[in-house]
Amino acid sequence: MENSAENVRSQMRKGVLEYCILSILDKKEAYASSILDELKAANMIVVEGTLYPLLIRQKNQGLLSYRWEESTQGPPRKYYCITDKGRQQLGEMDLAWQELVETIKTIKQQGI
Amino acid sequence: MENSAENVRSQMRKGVLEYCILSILDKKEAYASSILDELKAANMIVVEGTLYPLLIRQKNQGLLSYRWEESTQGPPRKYYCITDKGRQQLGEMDLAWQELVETIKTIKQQGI
DNA sequence: TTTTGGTACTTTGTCTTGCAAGGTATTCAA
DNA sequence: TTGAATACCTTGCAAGACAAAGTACCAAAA
Repeated sequence: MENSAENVRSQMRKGVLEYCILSILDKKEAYASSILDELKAANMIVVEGTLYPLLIRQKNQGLLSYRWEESTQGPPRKYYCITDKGRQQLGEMDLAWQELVETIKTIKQQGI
Repeated sequence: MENSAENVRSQMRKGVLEYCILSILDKKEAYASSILDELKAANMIVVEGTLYPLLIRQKNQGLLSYRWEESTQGPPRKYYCITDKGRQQLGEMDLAWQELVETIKTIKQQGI
């Protein structure tokens, strides 16, 4: 089962997924399926079984809240929304991401 | 146990660690402790219990090879060295990393 | 010669998390 | 009332990061 290129990508996605979710919800509230669509549009492939538990975890940590909203197109949707605590966390993640990008640059250059 | 800022960083490190190791060994062979030092210098904190199993995994995948070398300063050192297969994998990781950086940019911008 | 401290490699157990697969529930149209 | 589309949730497994403890080698001090 060697799909090396995809494994490599899947591996790297780990750790930034939470960052992506908070970033998306910082722009506007959204429900799980629409978050999946936006991630897919940005080339970040995630499946339901990953996203739902993640949203629940972030909600339990107080980073997100949600409300139910009826839909004309099917079952009700759970709209998630970032909290103050979530925004604070997002700020830390922005910083951490920038630092990580710098770290990789440094490692790529050291000793040349 | 809330050390939120550190957790965030630790979380993001996952997934790029293998990339960092291959990048470091692509420049010159090295033994575990010296790899730890270089990672630390680049602000990428990793502990022994993480690095050693990772090196062994990459060696078992054929991405690395190693040789023992005596040291005047203590026990012999296991010098790791990247293989052709490792270099190929590193190429894929370079690409995956660039794509991930783009993905984050996209997510940060969508819908503004 | 024994002890101490530094260096280096390894292993064990725990916890988190990504994912495949399967399940539940609602709506609407055929 | 059956099927298709949309949504949400759960279970079980596997990978991997980490803390902590262990093994081993060497040299200098006691």
